[in-house]
Amino acid sequence: MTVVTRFAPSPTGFLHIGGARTALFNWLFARHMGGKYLLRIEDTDRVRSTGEATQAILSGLNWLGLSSDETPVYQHSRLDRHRDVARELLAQGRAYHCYCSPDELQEMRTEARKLGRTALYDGRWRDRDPSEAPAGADPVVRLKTPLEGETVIEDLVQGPVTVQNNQIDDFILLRANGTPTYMHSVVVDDHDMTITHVIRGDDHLNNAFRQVQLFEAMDWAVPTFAHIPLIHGPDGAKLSKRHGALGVEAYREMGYLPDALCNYLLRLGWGHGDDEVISRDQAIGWFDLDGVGRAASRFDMTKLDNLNGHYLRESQDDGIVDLIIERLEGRSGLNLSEQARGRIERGLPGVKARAKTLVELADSAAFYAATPPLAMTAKATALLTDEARDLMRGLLKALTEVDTWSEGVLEAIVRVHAEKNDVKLGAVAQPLRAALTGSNASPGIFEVLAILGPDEARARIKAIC
RNA sequence: GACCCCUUCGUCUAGUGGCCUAGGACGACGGCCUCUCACGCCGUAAACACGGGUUCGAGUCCCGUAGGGGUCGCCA
Repeated sequence: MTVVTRFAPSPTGFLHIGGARTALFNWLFARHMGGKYLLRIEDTDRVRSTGEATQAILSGLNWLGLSSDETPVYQHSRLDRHRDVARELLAQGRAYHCYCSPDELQEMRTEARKLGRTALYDGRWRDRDPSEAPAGADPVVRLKTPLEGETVIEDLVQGPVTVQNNQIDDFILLRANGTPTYMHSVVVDDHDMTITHVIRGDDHLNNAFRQVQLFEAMDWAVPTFAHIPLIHGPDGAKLSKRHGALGVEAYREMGYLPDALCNYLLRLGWGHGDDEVISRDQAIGWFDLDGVGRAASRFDMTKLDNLNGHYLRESQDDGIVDLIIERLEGRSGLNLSEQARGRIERGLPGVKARAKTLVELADSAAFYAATPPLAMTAKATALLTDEARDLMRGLLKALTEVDTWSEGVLEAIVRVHAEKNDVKLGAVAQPLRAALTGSNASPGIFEVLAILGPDEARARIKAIC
């Protein structure tokens, strides 16, 4: 039997970090098993579902490299099928009409809670004659679930979980307006899409017991379940917008690489010995569901930063140089000159070790694209004392006639200049850094000098003298 | 409240009854490298929630307690 997994988000918002991890696990498991990974947009709630949300989810998945193996299924387009199944159940006497008003149900719930019980529908229309139906009321369709016994789910992550059937009420299949509920459409669609493994958030574990009843009522094979723990915020509480509950596009904006984000998400709740940096191919080879932990994990931005920094350093320069230029041009609204682009390209290796995100990378490479006089940070200005300017004037002279403008030659010149003036190398290097970069921190100063080139370097030094 | 699930360093985790004097990673702290900041390298501190069992032996199995989370919609 071929494994078929699916990711089934509802398009009522962006693709958040928890959804991204669910998608990743589904994708990885399918790849690992040589199966298929499908996407289904759960848009049965026509009021809350939006096209923008669908687009955001699709582009987010695409960016992460987790797009579907087949054309996505839009759940609302399967309305007729959902109704047919409900009708079939009705015809077989496995479902029935219920005429309870929302107020009546609300009352039932309050009552149940008062009695210290789970708030469940009490089945009052289960065996009632339809002739007693109130005039003019549209009924919902409810499934007849077993009254006794227990239901066991052999969850691949949580292990065997047992629930008494009296904890499962006759839930609604079709609303009064004839549209299917989530509980109904998931089951019909999972069956029709031949889903073999349902991998999703822990918050659905309780729903799974209801869904099993429906599979069984239809005599359909019940898929294997794997309920993965939720991701919490750093404080252990629900992930809020302040930390991780952002759309993946926000992470893209913040300068994270898709591979780094996937690697981080993979390690959050799953482990493979001491391995930390795991490539996509390794992940496919190693991923398994019983390696998934059972406890919720906290989202830790600093670890993501560290991993992203690692991926940044390992990445091919030509892959990210465009991303940097794009960001720089986006900030200034101007197109970078050929010279500036060239400098950034050559400077990239030196700047990469200093950044954790593409944003930081753009920040620290920006000076290569600047034109004198440079904007100075406060610390850079503090470096440019009168003595320092004297040293720079002298250095400027020493730099006027250089045959080979190379890193090695330049280093020698600067070192000699420091010795001649009887100061430490730092006393020359730091003001020079301020002049050249507008900052007190940068890549190696001889490298910067070499990349800027004679004209630009001299112009920048002159500007502060 | 009822039901279900969870609990190893601050965080992510390794651990499947003796290999645990509990390992790795991030972070923190200290050092080395050094023209700055990083990177890199070396080192230090840091955890089996608690209480009972079972067993020759328990982080690992069982029970209870505490704490945390999830669910209880004509939302998904």
